[in-house]
Amino acid sequence: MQKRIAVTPESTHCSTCMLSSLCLPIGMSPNEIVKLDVLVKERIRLAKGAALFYLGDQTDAVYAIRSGSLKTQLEDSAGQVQITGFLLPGEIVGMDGLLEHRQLSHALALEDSEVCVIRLDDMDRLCEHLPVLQPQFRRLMSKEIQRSHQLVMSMGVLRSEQRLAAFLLNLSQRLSALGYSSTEFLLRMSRDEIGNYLGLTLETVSRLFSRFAREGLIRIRQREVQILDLGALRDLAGVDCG
Amino acid sequence: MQKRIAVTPESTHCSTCMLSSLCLPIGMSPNEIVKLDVLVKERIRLAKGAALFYLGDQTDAVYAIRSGSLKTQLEDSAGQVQITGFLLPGEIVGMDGLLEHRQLSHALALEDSEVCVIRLDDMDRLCEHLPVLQPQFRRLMSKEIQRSHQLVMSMGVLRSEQRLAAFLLNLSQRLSALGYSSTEFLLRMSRDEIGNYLGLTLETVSRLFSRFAREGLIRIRQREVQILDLGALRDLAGVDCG
DNA sequence: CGCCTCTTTGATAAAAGTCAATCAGGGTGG
DNA sequence: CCACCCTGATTGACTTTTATCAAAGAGGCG
Repeated sequence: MQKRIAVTPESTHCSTCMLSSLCLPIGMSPNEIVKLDVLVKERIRLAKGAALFYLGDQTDAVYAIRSGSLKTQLEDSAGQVQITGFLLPGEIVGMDGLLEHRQLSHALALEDSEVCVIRLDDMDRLCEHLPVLQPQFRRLMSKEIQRSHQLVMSMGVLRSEQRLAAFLLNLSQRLSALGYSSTEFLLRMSRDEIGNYLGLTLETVSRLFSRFAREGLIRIRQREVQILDLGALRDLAGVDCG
Repeated sequence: MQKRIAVTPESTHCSTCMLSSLCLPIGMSPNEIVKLDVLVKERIRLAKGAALFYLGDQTDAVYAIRSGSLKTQLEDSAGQVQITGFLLPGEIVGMDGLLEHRQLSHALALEDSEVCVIRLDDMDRLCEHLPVLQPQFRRLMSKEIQRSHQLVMSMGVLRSEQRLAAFLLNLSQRLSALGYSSTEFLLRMSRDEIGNYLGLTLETVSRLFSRFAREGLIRIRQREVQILDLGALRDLAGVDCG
């Protein structure tokens, strides 16, 4: 289910990767990005449903998603699960595990996916020749804090319909940044997973999708979503709260 | 309300600070900590209610709390507020603002407080002579991600009574790490603020406190809390979820 | 002492959860 | 190739939880 692949000279590197404008190299100059090329020595291919890592795993790396999508979820001792994120290409997974060099969440592939392995000690070594990398990585961690805070805000102040609207808008915006349609896409996660992520039940999510469709905001057929009225969805969500 | 104080040679430094076992230097060796001493050149004193920073403020620093306590809160364009954390001495504030060098939350003092200013470019320079600092700071950011994820989990899966119990336990545990009593303490925040943080209303919080008291779990008089039955509180909270 | 803010408590309402039944699709094996 | 099964989704009826509205009480600060 998990297959490690060595990166060879003829493989794609950061400098030739389509995602360089979104991923770790975001905002770096071309000759800085070339220096990044040595960083990723390995990739991991994941089949749908496979784990990139489990809670408790020893770790000294983070992972940049190259293709596909993942979810991360916490699990407490009673087995209760909370999904904390759905990750798309160009996004970084595993930054919550750096405290004790031990993963605090599970990361599971929502579809066949591939990630780039970024070892932290390699990164620290590279920082000496590429000082811009240090603040860069800090920014990415800061972004992760933000993402999580936004989710807290969403759960704390929004009603169910607003949360789901905000969720759709957030997905739409991120997919559009990747060059996909912002109005038509496929949900890679189940109603149950969406509900868990937003602090709702799967029934509530299902009902809301049906209602949004009835009201002409979206069209939905299984996991295919088409956003018909972006403005109305924005009004409903109340602007922010990614 | 906000008073900046230069750190002089005779001031307390990291190496002589009581909090060194909890704060930025956590886990460092004494001679590493001595090297940290040059990092903090300035402190800020805050009166109760004063802001350390506001959303939108330009920033290139993070802040270590030396005394007192702060809250951080997001605010959306409609003015809706979500408190994302209550911070105690030894904890770091402002790590969510590193993405755009611009604060994304407000930080307000819950009581008279003092914070140490840690400029990021100073830190980057110091990293050359103190390589352990880099992973150290990453760990602290990772911890912040974790804190936020725990809050998400709390809001997503716990019922109101469990959230409040978990909140009390978390405070208790952090205060005890600071050397204060784990069973008797003063809440520095209002019912409203607790409710906002946990995604509840102030009335719900108040009712739950009354109920906990009626059931013999705690004693509460205004903001003075005494935990009478830690075990029962833990059972109620369902173990984790900080 | 009095005002103002914070807190408590009660009555009622709304939101979302639970339980349950049915339905739709996709994949598998006969 | 089709029937069947299994998972995921929808929808309905009902319950529970928590929010809202409202009024009164307690403390602290000027």
